[in-house]
Amino acid sequence: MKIGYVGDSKIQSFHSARRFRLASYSSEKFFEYSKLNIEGISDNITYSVESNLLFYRIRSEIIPFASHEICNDNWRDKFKTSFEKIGTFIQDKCMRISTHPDQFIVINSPNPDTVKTSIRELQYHADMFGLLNLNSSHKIQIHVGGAYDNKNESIKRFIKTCKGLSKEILAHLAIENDDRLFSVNDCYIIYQETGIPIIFDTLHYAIKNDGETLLEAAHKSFSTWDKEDGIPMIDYSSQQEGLRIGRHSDEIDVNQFQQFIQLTRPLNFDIMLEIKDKDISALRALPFVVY
DNA sequence: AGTTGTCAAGCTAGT
DNA sequence: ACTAGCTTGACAACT
Repeated sequence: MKIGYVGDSKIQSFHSARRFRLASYSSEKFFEYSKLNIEGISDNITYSVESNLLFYRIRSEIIPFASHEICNDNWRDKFKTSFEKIGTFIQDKCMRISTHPDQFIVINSPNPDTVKTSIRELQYHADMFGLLNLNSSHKIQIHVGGAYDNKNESIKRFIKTCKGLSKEILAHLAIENDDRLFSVNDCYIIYQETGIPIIFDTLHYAIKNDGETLLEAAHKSFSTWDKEDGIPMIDYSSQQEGLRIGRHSDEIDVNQFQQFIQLTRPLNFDIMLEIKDKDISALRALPFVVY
């Protein structure tokens, strides 16, 4: 069981998501920022290992505009060695890595242009895993997408698009239950047709479920992970008291976390914390994580 | 130097 | 018809 955080440590001052405006794009800037961001990932990963946080999510902005058509700069060759080095370190230390393309990546959209740009972004993530030389236990995590007033058709479109994805993308792809449209059960339909495993999101489950218990939902999600996918991943976060439903909490509620770990005691999984203060909460949760 | 506005991209739900 | 929010930061433009 591993635990980790997203992006940049809140304790250390590392930066892996320096960005610039599309309007000011230049090859020089592109390579400069990419290099700094890759160094930022390296810093975060080294620090994470030292802190016993062995799960880490790389932000999508590492290579700025990597999947945008403006980018004709060959970052893959340029940073091959840097990625190899980081990838070797990750494997030596038995770390687990995920990425999470953001809300613009919608592969079940009825708009073919949206699907096309989404696939480009997925390929960028897959290429990064390729350069890191990481196997299919390291995941690219996405949502199912929109419902477009017809969930069944939207699920079918997702499945259809999946069948056309590259094997590099499919090796790493995972779907997450969301908080408004697609529950664990909905994701399971996609799993049955595609074999894509489900990342169980605890907060989303609490907001959107089909009446099953947390343990039932967790079991169902975990059953979709086969040997190549590795130990199931979950996203853990809790509701910020008094704010809009779905709002992630600023810091972890350690008692609640401990209860969750006890409740799920027979199960094994890796935990990605989606909590605003990142490694601060991860380090507070770490003593309760079972090895 | 510090503060505020804006950023490649989509979608839903609420006004 | 329009927009806040998703999650969130960090750059760019302003005071």
